[in-house]
Amino acid sequence: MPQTSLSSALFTLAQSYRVTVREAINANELGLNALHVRCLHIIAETQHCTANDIVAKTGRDKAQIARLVKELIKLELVSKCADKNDKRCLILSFTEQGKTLFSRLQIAEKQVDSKLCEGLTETQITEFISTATTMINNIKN
Amino acid sequence: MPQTSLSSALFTLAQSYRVTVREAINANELGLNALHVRCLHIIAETQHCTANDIVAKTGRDKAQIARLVKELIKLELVSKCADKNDKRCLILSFTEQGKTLFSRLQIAEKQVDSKLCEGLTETQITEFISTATTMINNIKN
DNA sequence: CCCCAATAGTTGATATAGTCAACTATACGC
DNA sequence: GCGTATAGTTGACTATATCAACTATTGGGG
Repeated sequence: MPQTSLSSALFTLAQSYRVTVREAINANELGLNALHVRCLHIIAETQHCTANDIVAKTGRDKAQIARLVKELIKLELVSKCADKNDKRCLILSFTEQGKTLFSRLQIAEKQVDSKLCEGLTETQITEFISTATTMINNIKN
Repeated sequence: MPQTSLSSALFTLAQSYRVTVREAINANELGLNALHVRCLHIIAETQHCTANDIVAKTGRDKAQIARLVKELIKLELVSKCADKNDKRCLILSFTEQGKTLFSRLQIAEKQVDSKLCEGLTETQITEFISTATTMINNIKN
């Protein structure tokens, strides 16, 4: 390739990344995809997490998230339970199985991440994330 | 968001980028998507461009590219013509309409790019692309 | 207290994107 | 000429994403 353009780098990276994660996940675990994994992360890091929180944090369509969550529940990784103060809100939390799988997932992800970052310094990675974040904010809505 | 992880930054960026490009394209042009656009770029920058070149440069499935090219031809942006030395190779080139649209596209893209890069220095962008390229190579196959 | 706009989530239908495998046609080495 | 490699096409399928309509609940104003 000659001088790679920004858009082409982005596009290629996103695609390769998705494929790699999927392979890693498929190889190690049951049928989870990259978005499932993101959902699990969000559930893990958000106390009192609702489907809406996931929609907000991922920027996806709520229909997509609803179905995704449904799958996680079917897989018995996550359970939902109505908030007693607001029955519209269904709070998502890990089952025991979910917790177990999540910690295995974190290990698998670390492997992908470290492969991704081979030959890069801490600084380069930090700056990469920071630039990416700026870009995300630039085009946010 | 707290400390954004690499994977989440990547994933979000790719998603937002796709949405933004699509909006820009949809707004300005007929039904072209980001991959169509990449194809057009490759056709533009590759002399004697074949479908296979596009497959090689994008890393997509050749079936996908075949259909994409078919659409571009249907839209009368691109035409194909067998290489006289090797009739298996179908060389892709712009039609007049294609040339016109491509230059309009370049303008639209510049707008997206510059929006994306607001507040970033040349150096940051260069390093971003270079880091991304390293990552792509790290997970290539 | 009841109505209503707003909010959380669900569902159906559909569109878009990506993948796999089988197939045709041509080319090239021997 | 024959077998194998290459370029491209097609069908069938799966995965992802999007839109719009719908239910259930909530909280506020009359």
